[in-house]
Amino acid sequence: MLTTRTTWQDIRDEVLRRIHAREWAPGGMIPNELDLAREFGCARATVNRALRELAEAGVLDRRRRAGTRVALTPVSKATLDIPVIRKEVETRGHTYRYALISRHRRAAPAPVRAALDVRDDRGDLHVVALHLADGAPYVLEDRWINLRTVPEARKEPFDTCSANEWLLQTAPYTHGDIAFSAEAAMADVAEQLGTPVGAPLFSVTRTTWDRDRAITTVTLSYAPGYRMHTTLG
Amino acid sequence: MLTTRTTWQDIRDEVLRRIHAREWAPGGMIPNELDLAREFGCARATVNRALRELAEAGVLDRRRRAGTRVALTPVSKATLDIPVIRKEVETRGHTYRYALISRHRRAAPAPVRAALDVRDDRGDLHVVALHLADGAPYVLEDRWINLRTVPEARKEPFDTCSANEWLLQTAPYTHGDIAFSAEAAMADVAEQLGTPVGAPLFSVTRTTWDRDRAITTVTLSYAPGYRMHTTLG
DNA sequence: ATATGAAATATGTCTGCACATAATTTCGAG
DNA sequence: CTCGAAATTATGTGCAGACATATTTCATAT
Repeated sequence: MLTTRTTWQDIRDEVLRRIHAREWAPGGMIPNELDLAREFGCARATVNRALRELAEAGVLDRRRRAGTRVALTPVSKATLDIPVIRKEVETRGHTYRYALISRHRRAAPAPVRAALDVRDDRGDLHVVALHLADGAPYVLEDRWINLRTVPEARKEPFDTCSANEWLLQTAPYTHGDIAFSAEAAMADVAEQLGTPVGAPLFSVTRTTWDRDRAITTVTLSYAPGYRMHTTLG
Repeated sequence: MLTTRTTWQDIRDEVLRRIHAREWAPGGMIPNELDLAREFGCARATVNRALRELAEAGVLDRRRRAGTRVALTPVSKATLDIPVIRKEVETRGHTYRYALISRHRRAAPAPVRAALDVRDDRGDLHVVALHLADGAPYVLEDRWINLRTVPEARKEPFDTCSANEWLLQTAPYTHGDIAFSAEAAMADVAEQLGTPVGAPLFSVTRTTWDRDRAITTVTLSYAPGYRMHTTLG
């Protein structure tokens, strides 16, 4: 009888089972890699791969020399995909349309200047646009582009290709931050989205950087009813 | 001169640099692992580790036999930590307090029954509770617990330990799903949170499972001003 | 008692090799 | 020419061994 070789997934699943069955208690130590490798009859590298995966998922806490323990508070990690808006709409099976609303060079207000790390007032590019799904407003994009970092944006009309996509192609970012909140629709946003003033809107604010240079900061206001969905575990 | 050994992080960084510098165009193929290993003077396993990491991050698309290419639409992946609410409050430097509002066994409404995959109407446990930060309402928890999966909950008063934490300790989940949205405050929620009716509330709905058995479904309504924050890249 | 440095130990990672698996390409049978 | 089998090939993963690194422990010197 030749059993198939044990894979790191097998080990991951068995470790999860033991945690789940309380054979290994939360906060408690688990055997070291070498012992587990002996028990499962595989190489230490295979155990390492399994435990590393679980540590990344927040199920285990690992520290050199100190060993591996079951996480006391299993902080779940949900991974959100942040796709280009066009893709997002098309994935949901709708027809995508883009409409530029305004594009002006002007001095940004103080909070935006802070986010973009802009100290002078030579002006930046303010682009407002609407993304539509099956003809209905889907999300309003209110964006400021840092012209010191992306001077090419000066020549770009943004009338057919959204800044959302243009920037990804032209000025990819190294890192960024993103915040989600619920906001009451302001008059101008409400008008563009065709909703009453004060309607609760799911809102995403994102700032991206190319190393130490801020590229852009954008606020997306989704039409009422929008739900951002993902899975756990 | 003895240079230090090349690590998978070195390779990951160099690959990122080339993508970023457009040496490898979006959608284009990159050399295979063996060639890269030769170029960097390291083992193929090291290159594999680096490329696998980047594929998980959404920067590369990899397919057996077909090779590795730079992702055409670099779907950013933001990882959200979903901590226990007490931890969340304490991490923000506030004092945490918990207050049970109601706890009843009753038949769940249809949408909840659907989420919990409950077909009979023998009743489930409905727990409403408020989590406070520095004495101010932070988030309202409206939860249904499936008593077929977690019968122990029948005996649990939930007056000092929140269902949020009790369930994590008692009935850990294997997977779940989670949705984020903006909702207008209903009268009862508004009263508990001390906000006007109709105020935009950041809302999280989560359902968790133990294998094929639904454990619980919960809606968290955050007090106005709440922002969920994370980083990209 | 306390500071300091050495030993011990668990995880982290690299190497070189082998085989597994999926997807494409090639090629032969009909 | 079409269909399906077989060869090809890039990634996916396992193994054994080695060294690297972070931390703890413990013995030693002050």
